[in-house]
Amino acid sequence: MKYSHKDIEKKWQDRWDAEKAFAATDDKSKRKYYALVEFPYPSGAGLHVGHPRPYTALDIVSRKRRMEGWNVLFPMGWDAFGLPTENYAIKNKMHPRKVTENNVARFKGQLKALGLSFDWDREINTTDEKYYKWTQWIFLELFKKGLAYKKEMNVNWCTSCKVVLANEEVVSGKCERCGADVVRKAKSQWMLKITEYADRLVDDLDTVDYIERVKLAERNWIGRSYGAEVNFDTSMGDKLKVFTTRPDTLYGATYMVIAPEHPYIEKWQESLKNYNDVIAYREAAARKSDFERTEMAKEKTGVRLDGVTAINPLTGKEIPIFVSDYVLITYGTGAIMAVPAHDTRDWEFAKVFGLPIIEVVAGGNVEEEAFTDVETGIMVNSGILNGLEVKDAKVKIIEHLEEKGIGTKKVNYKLRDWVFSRQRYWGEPIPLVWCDHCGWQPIPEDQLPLTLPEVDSYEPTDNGESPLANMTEWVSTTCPKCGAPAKRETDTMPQWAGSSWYFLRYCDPNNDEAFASKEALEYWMPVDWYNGGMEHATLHLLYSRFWAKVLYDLGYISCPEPYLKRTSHGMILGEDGEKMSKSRGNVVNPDDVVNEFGADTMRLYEMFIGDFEKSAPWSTDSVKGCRRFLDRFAALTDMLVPESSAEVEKSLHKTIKKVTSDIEAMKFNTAIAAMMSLLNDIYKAGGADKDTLKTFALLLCPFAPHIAEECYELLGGKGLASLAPWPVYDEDKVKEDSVDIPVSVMGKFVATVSVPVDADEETVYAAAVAMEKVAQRIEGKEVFKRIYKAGKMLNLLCK
RNA sequence: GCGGAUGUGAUGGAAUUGGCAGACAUGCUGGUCUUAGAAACCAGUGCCUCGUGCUUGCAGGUUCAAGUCCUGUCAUCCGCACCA
Repeated sequence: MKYSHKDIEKKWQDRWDAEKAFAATDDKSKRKYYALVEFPYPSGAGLHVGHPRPYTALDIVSRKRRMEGWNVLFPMGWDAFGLPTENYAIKNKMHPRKVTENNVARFKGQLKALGLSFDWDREINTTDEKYYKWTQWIFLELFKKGLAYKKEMNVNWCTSCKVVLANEEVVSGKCERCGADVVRKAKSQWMLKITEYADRLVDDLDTVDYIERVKLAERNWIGRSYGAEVNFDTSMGDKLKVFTTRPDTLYGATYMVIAPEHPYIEKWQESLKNYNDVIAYREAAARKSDFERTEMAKEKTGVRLDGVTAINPLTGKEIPIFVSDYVLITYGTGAIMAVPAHDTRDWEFAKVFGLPIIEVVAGGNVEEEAFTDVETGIMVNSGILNGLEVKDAKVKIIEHLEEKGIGTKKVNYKLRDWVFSRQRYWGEPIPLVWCDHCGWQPIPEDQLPLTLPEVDSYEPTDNGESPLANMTEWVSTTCPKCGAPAKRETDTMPQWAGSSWYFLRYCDPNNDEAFASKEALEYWMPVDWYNGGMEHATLHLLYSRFWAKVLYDLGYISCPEPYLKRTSHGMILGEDGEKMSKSRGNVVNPDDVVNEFGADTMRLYEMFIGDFEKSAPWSTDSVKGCRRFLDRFAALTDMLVPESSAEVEKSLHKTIKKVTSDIEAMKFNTAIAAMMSLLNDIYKAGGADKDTLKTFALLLCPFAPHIAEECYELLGGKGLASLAPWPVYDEDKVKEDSVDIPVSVMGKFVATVSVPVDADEETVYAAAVAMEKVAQRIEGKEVFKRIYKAGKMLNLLCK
């Protein structure tokens, strides 16, 4: 058969559609498999060659599962709320809904052209009212559970987007999206208490099968640390509370530091002789962007609070208090005890200000640098702790502090609560109403969805309010509780909202009574395999796990973890090895590849490019190689012989074995290499019989489904190859009769010897020394030791 | 600075986890076919001083045996940003 991709791709895509070949059925007697890829943000640029990589990978897994007889759910949808669409709409004076529609249509066409086996009947769109009704509903559940609260806080304010950004969206003091400067601004924001779930988000990682670097990223992001809170007496009578992970070093605390934003500065204003200096320092710190603050980190700065001192509760000594920006108001209590002998930052600060450095853990030279080792040190100069190891000292000191009422055991996290408000139009309206009498009230469930009103301008107001704030008739409403005049919240939700639960909606996407039926959730959840970008490990993945846990606590779903398995793909770089970007001019358009070489070639190439988890540069030459393989594969139908040779048959069964296991291990590249080898073997043998070729087509089907279907049909295969049973290999046919064993003399490889598979050591040895090359090497020497690993190698040691 | 990853032919990458380094593919060379080119097919292709030689960023070590384990070191990429 001559392979013309344009002729066959449309044909099979239409047939799959017509037969609903990939629809997940409601047959609950069948074992289910839920494979999930991150749904894309349908940007105006269209599909990027990076998109198909993870999609094809899980498409291969899904297709194999179907052929193995599983009921497979492999859905797709659109994460379509978001800033770029809104910005584009503003610029081009279009409605964001229209922009979204256009982009979705384009994306969908591109995905369909790739022959991905998504169940399009379950397509969802986060901007669909029927969808975001439930995003709002879940938000209200969080609100009612006390997990949503409004807080006046310093937020990251993008000077260009005029929008509040989450910490995660700020990169080096710049806006992640537009690159403009980010400044701090006080604003009242909706927050979600993700910190309340911090422990479970860490601990439950032990129950799931995520690749290790994802778990690590989440653990670091949550940043749980164990320690103690300790109260220090001050000359003002107030207690100054600090958090420390090293309560064992308390005897060595020679000064204290509070963050520039610490409220005690105001409180103690009257007694501070240098109040003006302190305030000047605070203002300087506030003016610095995060980026500058970090750059300045090389030299510690600060101001001593003149007129106030603290007391070390164990030594009873009076110690000074400083204000310095190396202490953060957002972590712990915003104040620290400084132990310069055993903390690098404190040490640096102490050197600048000439403060005493008292060694309390022996083992280093604290005059040279801080000794921070907690494994080897022994406590000294530490009263009741002297002679103990650090870990024992920690236990003892906490007991002591609690006994005396000075301090308590305490766990702290780096994770902060989730800033959930955006002052933008293109997002889910937050379904809350402010009543002067009743406070924030949820709108009744029967009024959901609270839809986005039509506005004239999508631009945020200059003062940073959402464009919805200008819609007075929409904003004015009545209190659902008391009926008095009230005002709607005008902020919208962040893009992360819709994607925090979309995997639940796929289970039952058209349900109007619930976000999904209990039965559907029971059957399909949890997701069996979820693949997505590494960049989402700390954001989307964490957020969606959090929402799932809340819904679990409320009894709506029965799995505490939504995803059983999580993997991550590497990026596809430009041909020059750099990240693909318009400015570099190294962008490859998937449409061009599909047009010129076909979808099967595109799929095959993206899987063959290298280790799935690693990034890899694009190579047009290698694309041709994959196309060549498919051309040669198609030509096999003209190379039919009545019966395959024994070599071909063995090669076939080895390939079945290899491809079957490689797909499970995400080693798609070597699976394809194995099929290429099989093809080479068949060419060498001059052809193969019909059954061999049909089986080959089925093996190739998950990778290159269009050509596989076409060849399968041509060879007389019944029904769709995509739904035919997955090939099974015959153990006997994979077995080798003989095996080549490498023989070394004194650890140096000399030759291989061919022996029967079941040969014992004596036989192998006899065969080995019978070989001339080996005999030469050991001639005149005594073999004093033989190292033999059955079927693996033989090494002769002689003298 | 801290954390993570990576380093193998001209190139992308393999290597059953300690046992023949370089599978598969690209590129290149030669051949067949062709007026010529492309395509296709066939053969070859790690390096050199051609040996009982050398070779997995570099330097050591463990081992009968190291791309794989250990120590040190260099380079590149990514993430985080003083988390007490």
